[in-house]
Parts: sequence; structure tokens; C-alpha cells
Amino acid sequence: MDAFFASVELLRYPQLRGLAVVIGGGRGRADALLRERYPDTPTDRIPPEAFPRLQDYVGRGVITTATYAARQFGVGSAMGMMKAARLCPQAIVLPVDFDEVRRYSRTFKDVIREIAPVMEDRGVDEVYIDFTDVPGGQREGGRVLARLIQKAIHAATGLTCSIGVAPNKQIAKMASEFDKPNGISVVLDEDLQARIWPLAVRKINGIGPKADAKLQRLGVRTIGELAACEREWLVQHFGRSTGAWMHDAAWGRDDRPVVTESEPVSMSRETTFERDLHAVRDKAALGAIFTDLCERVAADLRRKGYVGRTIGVKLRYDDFRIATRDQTIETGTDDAATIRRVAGLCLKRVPLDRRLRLLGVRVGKLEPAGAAAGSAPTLAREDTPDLFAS
DNA sequence: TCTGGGGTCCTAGGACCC
DNA sequence: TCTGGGGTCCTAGGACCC
Repeated sequence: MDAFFASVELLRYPQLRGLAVVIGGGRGRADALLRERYPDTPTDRIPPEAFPRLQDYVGRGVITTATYAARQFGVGSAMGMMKAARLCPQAIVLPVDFDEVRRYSRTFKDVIREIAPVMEDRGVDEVYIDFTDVPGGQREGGRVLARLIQKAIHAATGLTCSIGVAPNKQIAKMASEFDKPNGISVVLDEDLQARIWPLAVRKINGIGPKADAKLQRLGVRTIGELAACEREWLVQHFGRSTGAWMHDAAWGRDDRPVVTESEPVSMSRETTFERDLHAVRDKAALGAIFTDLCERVAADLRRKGYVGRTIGVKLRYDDFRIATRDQTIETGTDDAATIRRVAGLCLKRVPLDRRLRLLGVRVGKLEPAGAAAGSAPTLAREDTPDLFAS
């Protein structure tokens, strides 16, 4: 989906179309404050000047999505709000309305599945679709079906998307970025050399900042240069599995199927504090946040019908280092008090000498609730650890 | 005035078992 | 006195993705 979070907001505030808008830095509806000043004005009539600006933003958030107008200024996803404010102070800032985003996410995926049932969910704004057995899926190399999907999504939601059609997922993913927004790109096997090989290795889905930097150091910049590397040489530098995978990716080889169903592996909740907290001095505040995180994970587990056996905590220190500790228990649980007790034991094993920036609670080794007989054993009261005592 | 939140997968060492 | 392989599970960290 094109600039998904921002596009969803623009449906509500069409008067902001064409303007630099960024989404991020908070959650909820943007209306709340605006409503005070414009109690009787329809949402789509509130003047753009009334909306909050990036230059007035104070906080630790990052940009979730930027409109194409904002991207002109160099603002983009995952960029800190404060840095974005320097680049484009006049941009309008809207919080993330997850309920609304999820609603549109479900809608566009339902539309796709109606047309092409073999669809793999890749997060809130992205999917893989297998055209192979869809009637007409091969016409014009898939372009006809891609166009049909775009039109159906637009009719149902008012949103646009970009589609890449290719012989496999790796190439399709790259092709989807060739013609944004609202574009379709068809890439065939014989186009590999002309259209894929000139791209930077970083464009391969799976090569991130670290692998990119290492490849640069080795003098490999483009996918074509990567394809020219000896497979064995890549294996020497990146290990058996990654090296071989890189070589295959560069040659456009990818036989992963489109997976329509999958079970979750873990569920977690984490939060970055408004200011860094100290384990001793801010013990009460931390304890309250910790309890809340446990309750939210437990609620997520119950809502989705899972129990988990591995319970863990995640800390981010003020220097951005991350520490995790986890512990596996006998029987899966979705109970907030049990999660808090076990997570509390994990917390006791992690150094708490530095200020903390983030705290998270995770439950893994999930299985559907009800699959396991019996209920989770609980620890005795007196085992409850003394949290955040230094 | 840097740097969110929710995920998956991989690696590597150690415990433990046969 | 020296020293097998194979396997699974647990734990911690890290890369990467949306």
C-alpha cells in the first residue's frame, strides 16, 4: 500500500492532500485537540493551518509514514521526529490511529483474497499474492490481474497500492518499488540483467545495514557485482547459509512458496519512556509500567487464544544497548500475574546499573490455548521478586 | 533534542540424554 | 590417560523486516 498510514489519514482529512504530512510520535485520532477549536466544523473542513506542525513537536517518536510531498524534503519512515523537524518543520504531524489502519488493512486484504485466494500476509500494509492459478493471472504477464486488484482496492477503500509481478517473491518485492505510487511493474526472468543487476545490494529483501556495509567493504555495491562473486567466496565471508542465499538472491533464484497460514511465535509489548528512568529512583513508576506491560501481553494472548511457555523481558539502556533475559516454564500461560512473576525473575538477572530507556515483556513458545490440559502452576507469593531493587 | 513497536529467524554455547 | 557422535532444549544476542 502506498504511504499506507498517511493515506488512511488523508481519507479523513482530504484538505491535507498534496501537503507534507508525517504520521508518528503518538497514538490515537488527531481530532481531539482540533475538536476543541472547531467544535462545529466537519472534519474535512478544518483548515490545514489548524493542524499541529513538526516544528512544535517535542518527544522521542519516529516517523511511521511520510506523504510523498514530505519525502521531497528527505523525511522518511523510521526517522526520528526531531531530525525530521529540522528537515521539514512545516510538515503536519498526525498520530497513528491503529484501529483505523487495521480496519483498512483487513479490508484491502479481503478484497485481494476475493480475487486471488493464495495470499501471504506480510504485515499491515503488504502481501504476496500467487497469480499462478488465478484465471487470467497470466494475461499480459500478470499486468491485467494486477490492474484488477488495484481497481478493486481503490473502489473499496479509496487507497492506492503498487504491485510488482515476477517469477518469485524476491523479484516481485523489488519490482513493487519500481513504479510508486499506484504503479505496476512486471519483471520477467530475462529482465534480471537489465533491471535488477544495476540496483544496490541493499535493495535485496534480507540485506540490511550490516550486510550492506560488509559487502561495501568487500567492494560489492550492486546486485550485478554480487552475482559476479564466486559462491564459495561469499560462503567464506558470510557463512554457509547466508553466503549461498546471497548468491541465489543476486541471480533471481527464490523458490519460497506463498504461505497463506501461519501461527504466531511470540507476542510482546514494549514501551519507550518519555525520559530515561532509574531502577532505584524511579522504582514505583517502573513497577507500574512493568505491570501494565504484563497485563497487556496477557490480554493479547487471551484475545487471540494463545498461551506461552517462555516469558522474557527486554531492556534498552540510555546508551541504546539492549539486554534480554527469558525463562521457560513447565506449562503455557496467558495469566498476567504469572507472566509478571516470571518476568520479574528475569529482571533480577539483568544489570540495572544504568538508566533505562525502554522496557518490554515478551511471551514465546506459543501454543493455542486449550491445546494443553490443566492450568498453569503459579509461584508462591513469597517468590515474588523485589522488582528494581538494585 | 538522535534513534518506536511488534514481529521472525539465525547463531552459538551449554546442559543433558542416548 | 584421554576422550565418540548424535540429538534436543534452553538462553542471549543480533540482523532484519513492516
